[in-house]
Amino acid sequence: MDSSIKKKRPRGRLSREMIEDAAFEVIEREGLAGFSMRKLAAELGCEAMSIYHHFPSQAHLHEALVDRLVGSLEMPDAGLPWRQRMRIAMHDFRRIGSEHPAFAPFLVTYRMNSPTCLAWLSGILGLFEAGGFGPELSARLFRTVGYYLMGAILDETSGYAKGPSAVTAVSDEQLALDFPNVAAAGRYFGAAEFDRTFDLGLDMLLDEMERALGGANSR
Amino acid sequence: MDSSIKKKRPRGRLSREMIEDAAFEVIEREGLAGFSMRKLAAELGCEAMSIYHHFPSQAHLHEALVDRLVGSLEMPDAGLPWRQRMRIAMHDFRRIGSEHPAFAPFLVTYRMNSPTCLAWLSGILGLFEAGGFGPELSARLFRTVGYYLMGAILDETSGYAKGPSAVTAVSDEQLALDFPNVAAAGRYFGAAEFDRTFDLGLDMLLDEMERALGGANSR
DNA sequence: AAATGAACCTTACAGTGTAAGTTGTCAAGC
DNA sequence: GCTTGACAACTTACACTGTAAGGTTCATTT
Repeated sequence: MDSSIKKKRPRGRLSREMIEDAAFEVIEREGLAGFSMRKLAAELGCEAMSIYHHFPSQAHLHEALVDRLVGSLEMPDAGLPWRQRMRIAMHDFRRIGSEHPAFAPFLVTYRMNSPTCLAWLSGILGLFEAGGFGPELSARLFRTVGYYLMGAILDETSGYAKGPSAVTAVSDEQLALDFPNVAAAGRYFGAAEFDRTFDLGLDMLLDEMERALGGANSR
Repeated sequence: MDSSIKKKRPRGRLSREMIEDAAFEVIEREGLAGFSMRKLAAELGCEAMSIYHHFPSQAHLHEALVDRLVGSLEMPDAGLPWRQRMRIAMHDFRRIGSEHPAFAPFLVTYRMNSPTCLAWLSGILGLFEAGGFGPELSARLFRTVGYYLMGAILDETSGYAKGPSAVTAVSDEQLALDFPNVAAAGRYFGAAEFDRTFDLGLDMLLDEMERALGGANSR
């Protein structure tokens, strides 16, 4: 008898969508580094090479995953005030990161050149422009909030709060002795504080942007 | 005759420092993904396993590289005004990233739990505290500028400006047709604009922080 | 000179991405 | 029903990875 764990599956049943779904599962279960075509195949109940019939390489597959996530985003209702739209768009992107924490580092490191990603990028730029910023400021402010957003996702999914790294660890007692202010700050570095901290920084940036926008009429 | 490329090298000449130096070179030449213990050994003129005598694993080696970079940072002169010290500290960290662009993604993804990194972290927290912020705000604002800093390093070293990703690319003509605002913004996304854009965002954050600090006496 | 122990090398293994070639399966036309 | 063709899936193979285990060489101390 076949003691293989793989489930039997008829041929001709693989699709890009199925593969992507399984890839998300394997990545979240095994971690981004633990992901492999063979493990993905096992999850799908097929052989590794079958996947190459649908994706020419692992890199293509990973980029398809980014497209899948970014493509699921839609621009906030144009009827809402500028600041609210920006807040929603930022929270939306942050959400697709936190929903796939193991994949998030790839998401934020990925160069967004696919049509899907460019469309999202274009939408956000348009949001700045609709808010009243010129092309240059729109571009630079997009970068500014983008930097903040990417850094936040990175930290929230794989940063300090996720525990010590694999190799060198400092015990809590030692930490409290050597770096008491870090130990104290740790209270605010945990996952429970992510939302509040994220909003604090985001609101600081949006405040400053609104100030730049309506300098004349807000004072 | 031995056609091997390896340089002959006397025994007993390997050291952690030498290995780290060579690792930085290999990583920048081959990329982070292209790095391997065997390539590093070739660079050093030794065998792969010899390296394990100085570092128990590749992960330990990579973390040592982070420590090396972060350990090279020193806190800005305490005599300077708060804002200037913060600016310098941020620019210092950004610099170690841009000096090792291929390694930067690891640097910003790394969980900073080593004593060296905790010392730096503690220094920055202390900077906030010295500026007049309480423990909670110090912690949260540290995260805020940290997010921004990490995102900036990530983008500047491996983001949009580094050209299309390996697989899906959109031609410049197509980009101009489909997403004219992105094409226009690209002008401000290049490496030549990194400094200005970084300072714009950093100054926005610092402005807002100073506002929070000296609300009473600055108005 | 002998011994000791660190520093380095050799070999080996399980796992990786994927190129190349082969087989199974199902639908269309006879 | 049978044949044919196309293509999805599998098999095999290769070059490469990190690193465990064990063997060798050399510098230093005695």
